[in-house]
Order: sequence, then structure tokens, then C-alpha cells
Amino acid sequence: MEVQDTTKVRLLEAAGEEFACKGFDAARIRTICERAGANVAAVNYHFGDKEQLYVEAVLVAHRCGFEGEDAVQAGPVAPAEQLRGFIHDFLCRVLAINDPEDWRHRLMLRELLHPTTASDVLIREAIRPKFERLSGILRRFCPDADERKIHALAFSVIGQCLHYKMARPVAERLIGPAAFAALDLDYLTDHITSFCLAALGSRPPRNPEGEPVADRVEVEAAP
Amino acid sequence: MEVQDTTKVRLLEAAGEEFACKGFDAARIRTICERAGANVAAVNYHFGDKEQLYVEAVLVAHRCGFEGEDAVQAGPVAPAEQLRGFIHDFLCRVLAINDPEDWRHRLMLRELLHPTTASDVLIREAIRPKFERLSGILRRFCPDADERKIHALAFSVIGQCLHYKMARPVAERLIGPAAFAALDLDYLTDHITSFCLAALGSRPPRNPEGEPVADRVEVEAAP
Amino acid sequence: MEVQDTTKVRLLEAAGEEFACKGFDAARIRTICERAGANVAAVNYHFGDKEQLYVEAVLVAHRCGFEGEDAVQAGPVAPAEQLRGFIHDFLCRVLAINDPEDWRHRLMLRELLHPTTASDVLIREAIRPKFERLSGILRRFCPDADERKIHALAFSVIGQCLHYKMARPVAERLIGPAAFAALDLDYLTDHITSFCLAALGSRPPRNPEGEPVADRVEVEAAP
Amino acid sequence: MEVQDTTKVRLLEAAGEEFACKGFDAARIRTICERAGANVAAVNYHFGDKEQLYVEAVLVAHRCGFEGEDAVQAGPVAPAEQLRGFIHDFLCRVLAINDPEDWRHRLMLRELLHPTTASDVLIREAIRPKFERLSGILRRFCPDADERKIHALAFSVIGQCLHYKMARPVAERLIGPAAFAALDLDYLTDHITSFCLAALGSRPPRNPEGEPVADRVEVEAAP
DNA sequence: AATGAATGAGCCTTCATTCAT
DNA sequence: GATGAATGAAGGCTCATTCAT
Repeated sequence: MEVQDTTKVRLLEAAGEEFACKGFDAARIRTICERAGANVAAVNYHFGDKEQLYVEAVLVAHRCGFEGEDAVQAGPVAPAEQLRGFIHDFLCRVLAINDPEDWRHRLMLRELLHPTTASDVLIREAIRPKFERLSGILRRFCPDADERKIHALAFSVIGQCLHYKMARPVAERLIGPAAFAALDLDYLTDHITSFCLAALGSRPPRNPEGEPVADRVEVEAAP
Repeated sequence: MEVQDTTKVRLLEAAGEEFACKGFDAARIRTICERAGANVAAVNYHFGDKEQLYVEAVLVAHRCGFEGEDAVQAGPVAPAEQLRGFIHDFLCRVLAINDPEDWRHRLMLRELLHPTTASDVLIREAIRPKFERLSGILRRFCPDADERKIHALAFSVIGQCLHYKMARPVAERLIGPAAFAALDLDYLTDHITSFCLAALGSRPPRNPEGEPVADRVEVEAAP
Repeated sequence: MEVQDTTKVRLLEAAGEEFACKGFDAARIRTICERAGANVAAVNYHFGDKEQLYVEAVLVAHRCGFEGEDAVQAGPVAPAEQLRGFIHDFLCRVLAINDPEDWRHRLMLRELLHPTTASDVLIREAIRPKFERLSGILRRFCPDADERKIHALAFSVIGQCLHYKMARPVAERLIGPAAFAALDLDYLTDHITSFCLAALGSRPPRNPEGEPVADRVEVEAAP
Repeated sequence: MEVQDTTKVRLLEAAGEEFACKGFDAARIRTICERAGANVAAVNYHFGDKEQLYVEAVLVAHRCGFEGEDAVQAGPVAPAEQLRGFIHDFLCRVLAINDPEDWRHRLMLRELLHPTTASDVLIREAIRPKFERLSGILRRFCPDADERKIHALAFSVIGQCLHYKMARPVAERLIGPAAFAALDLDYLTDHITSFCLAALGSRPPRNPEGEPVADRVEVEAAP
């Protein structure tokens, strides 16, 4: 059963785009309907409300944004590779640009900064599982760390990644668009991974070629 | 030149609060005027426009928010202590809660996420100097690192700190308010400082008492 | 010809209820259809229009509300008993409460206060015959009265009865629900009958048991 | 201090007219504002709401409609004359036609049939005092009557009068406009007064000329 | 300098109605 | 005969803005 191009689906797509760009208040229902090729009353008919449309858009964003992620990394892998995998996946979503699906990420970001009713589901179904997966990985590095430490570590990992989404507009102006573009997926994956691994007192994982994947900061290996 | 309690000043204060809480769109000019004890037409009289009021509020926020910070840490200090000082200062602002001055930080944060005209000045006068100070500190750790590396490192430091502001609403729901509150200024300063130092291949600075200031992750130290 | 439980019939029933409760403007076509278990488009399909549905509902109300009443009081009866009979019948309809048929009365009342197209038929077929029957009764009391007097007398009788319908909401608040409820069908029939008979210079009719039916005002009877 | 022709006053006048004619639902805020020569937003500015405008209009209607009534009939008068006075006053208001103030009566009538929040004040300040004045008069006729009897009597008096307002549209169609017009203030005052007095077992009061004021129904005077 | 009244554009929403199935 | 989707007109209301004082 394909996702059909019904009015309701087109409405959600248009609404997602609009909400992601302008936010809930500045988003105009008329614009959404025009983009979706529907009548002004269509939103009310299909969703009852501007707010309910927003909620559904957020849920769609989260649903499509996170499906198929469970397939990652089955089998016994080293903690370092697990961490690298996590960071890679996370950055993938964070850095998505010029993606027709992009509004889903932007919309979720908005929701995270200013949670509404919609974010309850979001946190429960999307954020928490991800967070606990990361916590699990980190506990393999620090088996004796207490909860607080794990929280702080997890936030350190996530914070570094998310920053490229959050602060993007200002970062781009700060160091220039070219310099910002140079910080691409591969580079950042390597950088953040090695940064974290060093901080965790471990060594970076080796890529298939058998070389260190990151031009990591020269750390005189702790004994 | 004293800061007088004129209508214009009260208007700016009220506007800052309102804009910081609700954003530009949701902020109501009438609410602002009521809080300031002024007439509805006062905003248009003094600032001409809602938007110009916003811009001025942002500028006030930046002006007051960052004055006097350059005086910190004169004299020759170890890079590790410099970094720790930077992180401490940064977290101070980031974690400010229930502060009457708080709206200034929140408003600037908003500007960073969704830059408007007002943020040009902001970046030039407030963000860039701070960013370059951090870059300078990091270069002392990695004298041979290229520009790109410095950028990435700086963003790693900043990202970790800023995350507690950015993702606060969701983080609070994620790990619970109590666990989040446990991540206070001192703890996070220690954590992030040691995390970064380890990643940079250095050892945490010693505080005056001669003891390590951070309970850094002691991976191998586990019995 | 049975009254079938077709969609059209259910629609009329639901519409009557809704119109009687809320009036034409406030009545919602969607509500009517939901109550009737029919589609939103059913009204337009079966009646073409909201207004035509209203007209038909009024006609149904009048048709069902007044059938079989002419059979009352055949044979030669005293004028006083005729009047009492009329008042009793009238009050019966006026006081009908919690009657599943009640909307028919309420709807007709509405029509009387704010006549629309539908009320032409209503007046011709329902009101006028009733009014002329009353006029006939009154002429037996005052054979020499002119038309105007008969009108005034008839309106005095009708006005007293109708008042309990018309002013019910306010009367209930005025004297309290309990006191209003005490004015039940029997009491009011006796009261209004004796009031009118006295005004008409007659004595109240005696019921089969040979006792005065009404506790008429005994002004001089006071000790 | 004159009642000034401010926008707010004009708005109330226009609203009263509109509400009285079309009812709350069918009344259009735009029409009201156009009639008052004001902007569409004027209602919202001055009254906050369509409903609050309605409430205020009802209160204005009641305020102006009932002022100066307390001056009536000071000094010792016969009960019969008191009753006649009451009926005259009541009919005066009820029959007011083509009066620029007419909307006040029509609006109050609406309120009585379908009470809203506004009618609480109305009942307390306007209806109840009037009702108790009538009750007092009636008690002079029937000193031994219980509460219920007084209620019934009062409603009989009021019902006869009010009927000419309530049922006017249908009555006019029923007996024709000419015949209805013949039932003017003087005629009805005489008719209803004598009708009630007879029912109360009393004799009609004599007017200054010493003649019976009403062509009362020939009643063989009760011994 | 400051105000209260007034404005008009525009938004969300409701609702009766229609159309294709 | 009946339905669900879709329409467009219109209404109440909000809000920033302006004007006369």
C-alpha cells in the first residue's frame, strides 16, 4: 500500500514545509493550502484545527525521520565502532541539507526547542530510545560511572553533533560559508568520534584500510 | 550617564522579557506596554515599529550581557586553566535561571537560531571576539592544527556547553527534572573541562589546593 | 399509509428537535444529520435546502400537533363547560413538558413569534379554526358583543394560557421552580376557567360529582 | 451631563436595533458598525465581544425602558384604580409601536423568551419589582389568597397584557391589521381592567366623569 | 512626551452547499 | 438512494498601527 497523493497527504507535506520554515505562528494556513492545491477549508476538514495539523505534521516528521534505524549494527562490535556508528547516524540527520525531506528535521528541531503537546510522543518514541542506546554504548566505556556521569557524557556527545544544526546560521556567518561547508559529514564524524574516544580514554577504531580514521589530535597515549 | 527609568527604558525591559519568552510573532505589543505601564501607542511612538523595538531589545541584550567580560584572566595562565575559565564563563551564562537578566540570554539565543537584521551586530561584536578567544586558547593546545581543525574543536567545546541551554526543555523531560538539576554549574564545568582536556591530550588543571578539579573518567583505573 | 422510519422521516424528527431548541440560525445541519444517522449531504439531497427543511418541519409539527382535536365535545354542552374544555385542551399543549412530541409545540411557538413563510399555512389551518371555535363559545356568553369585544375576550383567554409557555423561562426564575411547578395543569385549568367565567358574569361549571371544579376567588366569602 | 453621541453610544443604539430585529445569531457585527458609522473593529475595542455588546445593549434597553416609573400613584388610592394604573402602564410599554425607542422593548422581549446571562440583572432589577407591585395590589383584593393563588392571578393579568406583544405578528394576520389596530391602548386598558376586576369580584373604578370606564361585559352583579 | 480612540488588513474558523463516486 | 471529500463565502476576532488631542 503506497503512500497515496491524497489531499490530506499533500496538506501534511505543505504544512511541514511551512511550519519548519516560519514556525507555528507565522505559518499561514492559506499558504499551506495553496501549496497543497487545496481549498482554505481543507485544513479544517481534515484536521479540525491549525494546531492539530501541526501536531500531525510533527508526528509525520518523526515517523518518517526515524524508520529503519533499528537495522543498524547487529552483531558483536567493539564499543568504539558502536560509538562511531552512532555519531555517524546522528550527524547524517543533523547535516541533511537541500533534502526534500529536510523539513522533517527542521520541524523536529523546532519541537525540541519549544516543546508542545506533540513532543510528548516525540520524546517517548524517538528521542528516548536513541538516548538509551547511546547510554548503553557509553556504559561499555565506563562501567562504573554513575547515572549523572552517563548523562553528562551522553550530552557531551549529542551536544557536539547537534551544534551543527542548532548554531548553523550563526556558525556559517561566523567562519564563512566555505569554511563551514568544509566541515562535512566524513570530517565531522572522524573529528567528533576521536574527540570523544580520547576523552573516554580509548583509542579510535580503525577503518577497513587499517589506518586511523581521524587525524586525531596528538595525544600522548595515556599509559 | 545613568540608565534612567524612563518609559523608553521600561519599554525595552518589558519587550525583552516578552520577546524572549514568546518569540517575535507571539509577542503582543499590548502586553509589553501594559507591563511597562505605558500606552498602547508608546511602542510606535518611541520605536516606530514592532520590528525596530525587537532589534533594539536584542542590542540591549547583547550590550548588557557581555560587558566587562574582557577583564577576566589577565596575566600568564596555563592553557588548561584558560580553557577551564572559558568553559566556566560560558556555562555561567548558559545555565542562568531565574535571573532577572535572564531574558537577555534567552533573547540572544533566539537570535542565534533564527538570525534577523539584529544579529549582524550581535555576531560581530559579541560572538566573534568570544569565538576567537576560544580559538586562541585551542591553538595553544594544538599549534599545528589547521583552521578547519580549530573550527571543529571550538564547536566541540561550545556545542557541549550550549547544549544545556538549547536542549534544556527536552533534556529535562528525558532524564527527569531532578537528574537535570543535578547537572549544576560546578559539576558541568568540571565534566566538560576534563572531557575536552582529555580529548586534547592534556591533563586537567589543578586548582589552588593542588588537587585535580574534575572527577575525570578513570576508565582503566577501575580495579 | 404508515409513517416509515426512512432517512427522510428521521431527518425531519431530528430537524424539528434541533430547530425547536436552537432556532433556525443556531441550528446546525451537521448536528441534525448526525442525530438522524445520515450523511451531511442528506438534507440537501432530500430537501434541497436548510430553509425548505425548516418549512417541512414546521408543517409536520402542525400536522401532528393538531390532528384529532375536532372530535372533542360533540353534543350539546353548556357554554361554561365548553370554555373549560377549550382552556383545558389549550393548556395541555402549552404545558407539555418532557414530551417526545414536545418539539412540535415549541417549533410552532417559534413560528408564532417570528413568522416565516411556513406560518401562512399554520395560521390558516391550525390557528384560525381554533380561534373561531373560541370566538363561538364566547359569543354564547355575550351575544350582543361586537367583533372587537369578541377579539379582546378571546385574546384574554388565550393570553392567560399562552403566558405559561411564553414567559416560562422568566417566570420560573421569578417565583422559583418549585412555585412554578405547583401551577400544574389541573390547578391552572380551574384558575383560568373560573377567572374567565367570573369576568364573563357566569358561574363556574360543575364537574360530574356535582362540586365546583375551581377554587374560585371568594372575595366576599372572607369572614 | 447629556448622553453624548460618542461612538460607543451610537454602537449600542445600532446594536440594539439589529439584535432586536434579527436576534443574536443573525445579527451581523458589520451591519451594526456600518449603521453606527464606525469601524468593524470598534465593537471589539469598546465591548470586547459580540456577546458583551449584546449584554450591554440589553442592559441599556432595560435601564431606559424603566426609568421614572417609581413616581406612579403616590397617595392613598383604591385598589381598583391601582390595578387600572398598573395595566395602563404595562400596556403602554407593550403596545409601543413605531417608536424610535422600540428596539428596547423588542430586545427585552427576546431576552424574556430566551434568557441569557443578561437577563439575570433584568429580572432582578426590572421584572421582580414590577411583579411584586402587582402582587401587592392583588393581595388587597384577596387578602386570604395563598402564594400560589397570587401567582396565578398575577400571571393572568400580565398574560393578557403581554399577549399583544407576544402574539402580535400572528394576531395581526389572524384578525386583520385593521381589527388589530382597533385594539388600541385605551380600549385594551378598559377591557383588561374590567375583565380582571370582574374576575376578582370587584367593580370597575370610576373615571373622573363618574361613569364606568369600561364597557364591561354585562355581569349580573353578584349579590 | 504621551494618550485614548479608532482603523483596516488579515487570519482562523464555521457552515451550508456541491460534486464525483 | 446515499456518501465522503471538497468548496467558497462570510463571519468574528486579533493586532499592529495611526490620528487627533
